[in-house]
Amino acid sequence: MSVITIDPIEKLLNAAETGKSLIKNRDVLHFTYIPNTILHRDTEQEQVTQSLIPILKQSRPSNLLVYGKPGTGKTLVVRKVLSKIQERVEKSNFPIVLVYTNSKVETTLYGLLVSFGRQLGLDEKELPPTGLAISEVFKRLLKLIEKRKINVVFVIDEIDYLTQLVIKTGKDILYQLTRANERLNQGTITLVGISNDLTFKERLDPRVISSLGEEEIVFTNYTVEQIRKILEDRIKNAFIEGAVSESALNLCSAMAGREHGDARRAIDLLRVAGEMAERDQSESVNEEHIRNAADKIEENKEVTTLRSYPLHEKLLVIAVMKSSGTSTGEIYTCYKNLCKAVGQKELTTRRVNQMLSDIELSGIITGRIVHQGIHGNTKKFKLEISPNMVKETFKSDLTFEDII
DNA sequence: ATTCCACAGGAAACAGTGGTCC
DNA sequence: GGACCACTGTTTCCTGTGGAAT
Repeated sequence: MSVITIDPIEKLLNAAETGKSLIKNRDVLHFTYIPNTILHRDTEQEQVTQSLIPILKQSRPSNLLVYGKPGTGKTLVVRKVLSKIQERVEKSNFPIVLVYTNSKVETTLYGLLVSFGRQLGLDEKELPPTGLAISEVFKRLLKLIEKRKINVVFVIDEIDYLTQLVIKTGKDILYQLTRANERLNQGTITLVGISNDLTFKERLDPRVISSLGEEEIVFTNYTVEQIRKILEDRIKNAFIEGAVSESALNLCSAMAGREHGDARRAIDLLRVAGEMAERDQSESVNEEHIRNAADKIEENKEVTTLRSYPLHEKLLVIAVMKSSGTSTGEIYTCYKNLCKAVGQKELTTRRVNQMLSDIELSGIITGRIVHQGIHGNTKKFKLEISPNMVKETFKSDLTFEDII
């Protein structure tokens, strides 16, 4: 009797070749894909255009702050409006240059300014990637703007991260940027800040608030109905006809709309569900695919987070897993033993506490402060994901071979 | 009312790295 | 080649916390 085994890779490849393809254009299933209308943000497009229109008249527009939760289309709208304005003035002798940066990606003040400089055309020789004083980098940027007589629009996405950096380092780049026009004889600088956090302004220097917040626009969350329209639009362009059932569309918009009003996540959910349906060789995307996709996205997020941790954070996750529900002191003891087992020098309790708090922010573990009277206060940590997931994620790492 | 415990967490200092400038 | 700079990761020092025990 012969045993027939099916190679899983073979099975998937066959399915891909012979199975029915539900998705005809994968690019449309990404948030950044720009259809004719930007995610039903007509009012906001008008507001942004209105506040930036002075550029067309060759004068510096008011600095602008744009607020809104993630996935509300803020960045897309700002970029689209600015590139339209840019097209208009391209051939004039007072052109605008769009410079975009994300403070979450550029994690240092220096990096942020260098990113500006690169986009303005400064090469490594004119603006080295490190080694200069921040004031020197700033001086070089202004010199270039003056020399080329340009209107520069600095778009700073996630500007709330920049304010954190400013507070941390005590170097007020924002203040200098908002006052830079006073130092420029030719050329101008306009700031457009984009933020997910409506309260971040409270942490700013009042002098910065007055010049940075000259104009403010708030992007409200999408409603379930708006998300449904956005998804309908994408489905029409991305899937073959009839590939997404009405009930799946309803569920997808309801889940995304009710939870967060985030179009980015709604589109992502649809994409993953579509891919799952294709893999199953299903005739269409149904409600079950949407639910499974939601679970998968959640799971992927946790695995990616675990993988991204440096060695000592990984050891701490394992320590919490091994002594789940116990106090910081016990976790520290367990962590020290793990360090010994893998031949690493342990870090101090202070640093370990800090790391535990960082890990807690990601939701992988949770901590609860417990007051024990004369036995002092402690924080009890608990693993929030399944121990299996931790083991599976770390098992390929030889370092942890003997401890998990 | 006071003392005590076992931490939490802020602030500052320090070490090390990788760079520029003069 | 030495002074200077930005930055990261870490340590050291210190103050605050709050309920049980005294």
